[in-house]
Amino acid sequence: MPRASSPAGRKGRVTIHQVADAAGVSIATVSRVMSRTESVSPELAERVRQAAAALGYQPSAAAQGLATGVNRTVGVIVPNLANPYFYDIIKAMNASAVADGYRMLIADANEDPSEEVTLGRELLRQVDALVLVSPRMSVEALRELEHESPAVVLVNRASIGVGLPTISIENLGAMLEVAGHLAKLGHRGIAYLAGPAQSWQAQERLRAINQAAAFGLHAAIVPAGATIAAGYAAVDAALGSDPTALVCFSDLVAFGALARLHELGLQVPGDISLTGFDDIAFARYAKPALTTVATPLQEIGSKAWQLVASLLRHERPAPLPLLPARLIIRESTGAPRTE
Amino acid sequence: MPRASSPAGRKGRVTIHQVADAAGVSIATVSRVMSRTESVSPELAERVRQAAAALGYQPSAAAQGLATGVNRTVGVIVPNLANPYFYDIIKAMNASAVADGYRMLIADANEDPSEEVTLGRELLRQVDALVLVSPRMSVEALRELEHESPAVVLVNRASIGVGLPTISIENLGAMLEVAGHLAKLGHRGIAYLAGPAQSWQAQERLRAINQAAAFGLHAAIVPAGATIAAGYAAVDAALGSDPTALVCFSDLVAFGALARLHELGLQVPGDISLTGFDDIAFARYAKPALTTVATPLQEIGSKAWQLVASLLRHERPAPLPLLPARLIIRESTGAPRTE
DNA sequence: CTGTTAGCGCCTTCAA
DNA sequence: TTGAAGGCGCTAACAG
Repeated sequence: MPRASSPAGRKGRVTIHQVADAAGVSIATVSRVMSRTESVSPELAERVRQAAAALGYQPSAAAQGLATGVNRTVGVIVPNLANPYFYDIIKAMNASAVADGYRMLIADANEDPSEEVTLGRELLRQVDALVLVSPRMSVEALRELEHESPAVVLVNRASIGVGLPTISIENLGAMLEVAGHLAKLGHRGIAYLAGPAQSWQAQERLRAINQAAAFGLHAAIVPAGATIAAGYAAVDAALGSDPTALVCFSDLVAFGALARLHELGLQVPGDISLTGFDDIAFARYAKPALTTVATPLQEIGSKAWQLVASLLRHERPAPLPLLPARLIIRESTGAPRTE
Repeated sequence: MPRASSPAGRKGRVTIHQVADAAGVSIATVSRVMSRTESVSPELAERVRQAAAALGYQPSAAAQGLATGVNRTVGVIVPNLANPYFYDIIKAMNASAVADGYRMLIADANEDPSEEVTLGRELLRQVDALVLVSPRMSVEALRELEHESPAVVLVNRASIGVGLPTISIENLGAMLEVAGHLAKLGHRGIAYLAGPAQSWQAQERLRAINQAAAFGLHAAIVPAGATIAAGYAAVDAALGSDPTALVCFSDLVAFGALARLHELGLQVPGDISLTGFDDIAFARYAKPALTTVATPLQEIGSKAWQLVASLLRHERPAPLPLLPARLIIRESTGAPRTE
């Protein structure tokens, strides 16, 4: 049965053979022209390009992947696809990846650590590298993935005991800045709306809060989480210790807390101060504008890709220093009410 | 050279052959067990599963794709990956896709219509379907893509002249509600911070604004865009017509406008009213809380996937009705100042 | 510089 | 129920 040389894009994909036929050359020549890797005589190259364009030829990624062993795709796992915090990272990372000819396969773990492991394994079937953003999985799980894949990069997770390349910010120092800011304003007893227990960033921030006691700033620890809803729900318990300020794990948590404080008729910062963390784009538009910590999301994203890229080149990237984050003082913090 | 039967995950992927060898069966049997499509005797199936687990075998997606012609991956193109409006849509769509065994390849067009076309073509090399979210590309480009791919779905774009399955909300009606709300409050002369000219949603919303003149509500049209920065930048021009209210294309634009209004010392809604559109999660936390239009983002996402799924089943999905969106009155709108 | 050919890993008839 | 074998579309030697 003769191969039907159909016009651009009608039923069934156009293959390299059809282009070769149309241009009167071998498929090898077409392949060479498309991948511009070996030299082909100008006239042949031109004929091939014409034919390819006329037929609307697009090489099959699957076939290329099979033949070369490289998929030019990187898998990205985030705890929650609806959290704006991750988008700036993803956007920056994607831009760098695209520049290097890679695409991003995104997976949503829905705040479930075990889901992260499953997704990672599943993703490995079709990607060349994996980027785990703020992974909550155990160190053991991390090590397993490390063994199953030649290229895994961690974002926001600098746990000891894992040799994976990592990019994160200086969480502890930044949260200490927050505490210091509050202490200087005169606060002594605060409440901390803590993040997810398995999150490394949450652990670091919590450490900082606990350390602040050494400077006379005492915090009641209230488990919250990473979402607006979690912040909202934790406020009532947090108020139990009669704090003069609420320090939140993240901006999202702070937004939730803010909503509940308003409901309760409490003024911020008049009655109580409030801080966030991350400085997402909306932090400054809150009412009142959120005092928070600015994290270099773009830089995290592009650095993460750099790590991936060097791993893909079979290099062993040098450990990256923790990125600095800085306190942004806006309107949600003030001196505690003196009565 | 004998095939090295290496333990789980060391150098080079585990193939179906290694599993077959380990289980003492043919690769056909392994394939059948993995895809649980044909019957295999219980004992053999068990042996194969054991071997696969022991070796950590994961079928290569590329090989499967090549052999079956199905990649189980869908490409999603959004105008801007850092726009929170798209998160909930993406998240919902992803959840549905994952439930059906599909993954999502995400591409960011960076607000560039021509980029959308390029990305679409590129994506088609490795996906089974394409979802264009709020595409700005021309009708011609849309038609080309339609011909090049068997499965393309449109979100937020119901242009006539294109036969692609579409899911969108009732933009015109909703924006008319906004205008009606303002008119009832007593507003007569307002300014509209318009969205991207190529966006169908922007066109519909603009139509509504123009229609409102029939009810005595006159608007000065000011080109803005779809981002916070665009809203911020458009305020000064918008104020030129001395409006009593600023109607914005989207919440993001409203956030930007709000920031500028604050800078100028104008009170909202005391000095001027402000409205958004979309009701992103942060709209209620703005200062003041934004009067806006709630759009069923989750539903858009899951419906979009349903369209894709039926296309993948070679069905011709029935046209979906425009989803209703409803006005949410919060604190940013009030009666115009009477002087 | 160009063509032929042997796989890449898997699925899927076709026989047995 | 099982195995053998031919492709899927492409790349990469290897000849010429």
